[in-house]
Amino acid sequence: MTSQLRSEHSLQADTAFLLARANAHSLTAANAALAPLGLRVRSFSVLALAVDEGRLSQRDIAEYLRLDPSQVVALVDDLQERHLVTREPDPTDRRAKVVIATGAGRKLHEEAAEATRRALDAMLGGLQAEERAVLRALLTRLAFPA
Amino acid sequence: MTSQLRSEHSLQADTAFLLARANAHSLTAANAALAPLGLRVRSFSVLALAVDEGRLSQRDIAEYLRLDPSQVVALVDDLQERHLVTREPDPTDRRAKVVIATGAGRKLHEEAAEATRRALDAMLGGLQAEERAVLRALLTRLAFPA
DNA sequence: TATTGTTATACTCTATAACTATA
DNA sequence: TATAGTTATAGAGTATAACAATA
Repeated sequence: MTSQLRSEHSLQADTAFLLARANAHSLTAANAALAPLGLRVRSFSVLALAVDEGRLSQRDIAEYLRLDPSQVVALVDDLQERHLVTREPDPTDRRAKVVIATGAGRKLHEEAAEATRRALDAMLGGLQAEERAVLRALLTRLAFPA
Repeated sequence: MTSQLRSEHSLQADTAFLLARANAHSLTAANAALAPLGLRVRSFSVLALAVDEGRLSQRDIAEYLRLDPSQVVALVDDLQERHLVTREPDPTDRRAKVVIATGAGRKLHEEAAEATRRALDAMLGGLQAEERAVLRALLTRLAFPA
C-alpha cells in the first residue's frame, strides 16, 4: 500500500467511512475470538440478551439488535438446538416467546464475554481509559438516537 | 420495545456492540441517500478513491476499503460500464490497473458526497462540532491501527 | 517465487413478503 | 385491524481457492 492510503483521501475525513472500517476490524476480531466457542457475533449477542434478566421476546431482541424478526428465529433455533437457550411462553401475551438462557448457556456466555472482552481490549489497546469512556459515550448516542 | 432495552443490558456496555449498531444506522442512512444516484456505500467509496489524485490500483482500493480484490473487480466493472471510471494501465507495473474517474464520475461523486454529507449530518445532529472532531479522531485510530 | 487482476464458488448477512395464531 | 413468530426467497456482503499475466 502506498503511503497516500493513510491520508490525503476524501474518505479519510468521512466519519461514516471510519465507522465502517473500525467496525469491520472489530467484527473480524470478535468473530475470531468466538469461533472456538461455536459462536459468532450475532449468536453471541442473542445469547447475551437471553442471559440478562430482561425476559425479552424475540421481537424485543430483533429491535435491539437491529435485525429482522425472521433472522432472530434462525439464531434462536440454533441456540435452542444446542440447549443454550429455551423459548418460554409469555404469560401476558400468548403470541410472544421469551428467550431465556439455560445453565449451559450462561456458562458459555461467560467464556464468550471474556473472549470478546480480550479481543476488544487488544483493538482498543492504543486508547487510554478516559478516551475509551469518551468513545463509548459518543457511540452510545449514535447507536441509540433520542 | 420495553424501557429496559435502553439500559441494564450487558451489551449496552460493549463498545463493539455500540460500534456495530452505530455503523448499521450510518450504513442504512447513507445507502438511502445514495440510492437515487444509483450508488451504494461500496460503489461510492470506490468512486471517491477514483476521484482522488492517488492513482490507486485495484489492489490499493481493496486494502483501503478492507475488501477482497475480487470484490473490487465487480465494483469497478459496474462503475466502468456506467462510464464513471476507467481502468488505465500502470506504466510502472503492467499487471496493475489504475482506476480513474471520468468527468461524469467526478460530477456524480460531487452530488453523492453532498448527499452522504447531509445524511451523516442528520445522524450526528446531536453532537457538537467539538464532539464530532473527537469522535473522528478516535475512530481514525481504530480504523487505521498503527 | 510472489503479486495483480480475474473467475468461480460457497457462505453469511440483509431485506421483503406472506402465512398462523393471537391481541 | 394490528402484532408475534414463522417460513420462504432473493439480493448484498464476505471469504477462499485457483488461474493467467507479469514482476
